Order: sequence, then C-alpha cells, then structure tokens
Amino acid sequence: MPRSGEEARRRLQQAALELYGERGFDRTTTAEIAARAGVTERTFFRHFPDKREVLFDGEAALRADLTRTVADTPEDLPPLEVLFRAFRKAAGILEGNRAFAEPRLAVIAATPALRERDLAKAAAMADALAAALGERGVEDRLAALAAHVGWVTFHHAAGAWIRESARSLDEHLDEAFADLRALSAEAGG
Amino acid sequence: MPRSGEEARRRLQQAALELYGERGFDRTTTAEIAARAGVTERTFFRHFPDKREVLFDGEAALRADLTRTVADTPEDLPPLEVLFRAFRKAAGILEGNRAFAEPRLAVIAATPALRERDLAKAAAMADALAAALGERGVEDRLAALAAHVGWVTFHHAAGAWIRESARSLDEHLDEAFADLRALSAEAGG
DNA sequence: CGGGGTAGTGACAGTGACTGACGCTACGAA
DNA sequence: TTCGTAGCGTCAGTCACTGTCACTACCCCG
Repeated sequence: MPRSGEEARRRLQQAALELYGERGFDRTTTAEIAARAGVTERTFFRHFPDKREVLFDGEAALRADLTRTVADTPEDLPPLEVLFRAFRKAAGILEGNRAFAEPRLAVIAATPALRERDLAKAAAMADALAAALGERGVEDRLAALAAHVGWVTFHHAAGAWIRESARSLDEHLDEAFADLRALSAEAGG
Repeated sequence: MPRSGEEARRRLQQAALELYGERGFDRTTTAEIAARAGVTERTFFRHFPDKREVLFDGEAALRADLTRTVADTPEDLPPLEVLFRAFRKAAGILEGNRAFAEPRLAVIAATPALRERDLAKAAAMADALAAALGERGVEDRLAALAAHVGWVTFHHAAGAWIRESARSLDEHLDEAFADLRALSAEAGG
C-alpha cells in the first residue's frame, strides 16, 4: 500500500521491533511483521536481506558518517582522539533515535542470533574505522587496534546511555573515553 | 549404519568439511552432507544444532581445556602470561588436527555466515577466559581486556601457522606474543 | 494532456533449514 | 534371555528465503 518505498521500509522496521519485543525474535515470523506493516512477506525481503538485518539498517549510514568524519578531521591528532571526535559528532544522530535504539538493544541482548549479527557488524565497523585511520597515515596494526578499542568504547558508552536515561550520550562518551585513557595509562608495561 | 554415535558424528564433520570446500557452504545441503556420511538428514541435526555448528565442534573442548589450565596455573603471573602458557599447552591438540584445521579455516574465511559464527565463538571464548582469570583474582575489566587481547593473539598465531606450514604452532605463538609485548611497550601513553 | 518507462508491490510456487513425533533395532546390563 | 535405552530412519510440518510474473502508481518527456 505505501507508495514511497521508504515509508514501507520504516513501517517494517517499526513492526519488527515491536513484535520482537512482544513475542521474542524466535517466535515472530516474517509474515507477521509484514502483516503489521501492511505489506506482504515478499516486500519484507525486498527491503531487508534477512530477518535479522531489519534491526541493523542504520549501521551503514553510521559507518559512512563516521569514516567521513575521520577522513575530514584536519588536525594531526592521535588515532583514539580522532575516533573520539567522530563519535561525539555522530552522537546527535543516535540521540534523536532513542525511542528506536532502546528496545533495539534490549532485543539484541536477549537473542543469541542477533548478538551474533551485532558482533559481525562491530567487526565490520572496526575494519572500516581502521581503514579510515589508515588513510590518515596511521600504521596498519595500530589503526586496527585503535579502531577496535575505540568502537568497543563507543558501544560501551551507548549501552550506558540506554541504561541511564538521565545523562546524555555525549556525557557517557566523555566518561568512557576518560576511563579508557586511565586504563591505558595504568597498564603501561 | 554406524553404531557408536561418535563415529557418525566424525563422519558428518568430515563430509561437511569436504562438501563446503568443494561446492561452498551455500551450495551444499544438509541432506548431501548426511548422504556422504551414510546417515539421514535427521541424524545430522541430532548431532549438530545447525549447519554451521558442524565446523565448530571442537571449541567447547578447547574452551574447557584452556579454562582448566588457566585455573590450574599455580604461579602468580601476569594475566597475559597465564593465557600464553595455556595456549602453548593447548597447542598440541591443534597440531594433531592440522588436516582438519586447515581447510576449516579456509572455508570459514570464504563464508560470511561462518565468519559470523566464528566471531560469536571468539566472544564466548574470551568471556570464558575472562571468567577464568577472574577466578584467579584478576580485576574484572582487566581480565576482560586481557582475555580478548589474548584470544585474538592466539587466533592470529593459529592463522599464521596454517598459512606458513614450515614452522610449528608453538613458534608462531612465541612470535605473536612477543609482538604483542612490543606493541604494548611502545604504546605507553 | 496523453503515453511509455520505472520503481514498488502482490501473488504464487518452490527450495532448504530445522523440528516434533513415532517406531525400529542393536547392544549392554540384569 | 529379557529388558531398557541410545542411536537411527521415516514422515509430516513450519518457516526463512528466492525466482518469476503481472499489476499499478508515478514521473518524465513529448
């Protein structure tokens, strides 16, 4: 029924998130998601390659945004600092999506199949960030390490932000990266 | 046909590995695996929960072996050193399984669905190692970090061992952990 | 204003992963 | 020998996912 295509896509995401939350991922069928979104099952698979991916649609945009920011950061800063600034810049997008992000993380945490996909997305994200750092001249292995560490720190901050509604994602990012610096400092040797 | 149960299991693993290598993971059906192993498709799913898991059967045993070794290491050593010794001790198991390990890694590297599962197994392994370190009195966050870093280093060494047949897994482990120490030393700050 | 291209969709059929239920048989213990 | 059980075969069924074709709303160009 929806004409624009983008609208159907959004309704499918919303319906999937609701149903995964209500009955659990395993006990909801793609046909049910499509029905709640007012389309056919076939249309679901036209928008998303599989039943899991419907919850990870924003990742590509986030990845593009982060890597572009990393590439465009002008100053000659240490790798983790570059990542930190990119995360702070991207935080705004997430802040506006909290109503979607919160139940999303809850469902992922409760579903092994979704945690698996989440790990794969994290690995892809780290690879992309490492490549972006490499473009800045950071040596390969150092870039890879910084990208992985940076991403898990961001992920950690996002989780804390969801659990602790009171403070902003920016504050959680500041705190997480401060903790990281402290950890690194005391781990010397 | 096989009577012991364990024999059917091994034949299913062997058949799956061969077929995944010959036609690729996506183009082999569980029925074909079962047929080559001389059993029914239903029996395949009695031994393995899904089509991917047939390649990850040894992980539980390896995990048990590693955590036990970590727990039993008597001296008061730094966390990464404890892990390093556990890996060296477990290396013997893998050395004897090279004929299985080599094509296995090739298939995993070539198949996104299997890489996803591999990442999940790595995360589970790191969690188990972190818990084992925690039992030794290592502080939680430090244990988690050491476990993750240790596991990726082990994984890295195992990959190098597969690619470079000439040298033993022990040698690759020595080199990987030496590299890790050098990296950590130069990263201070 | 009319006609053709196209993007998004519905309908339908089909494959293959995975599950539940039931019955059979080989084998070890009593 | 008999009985319990573990491993297996068989069958039916659900559901994720795919290929194909036809339809329709919209958009652009004439």
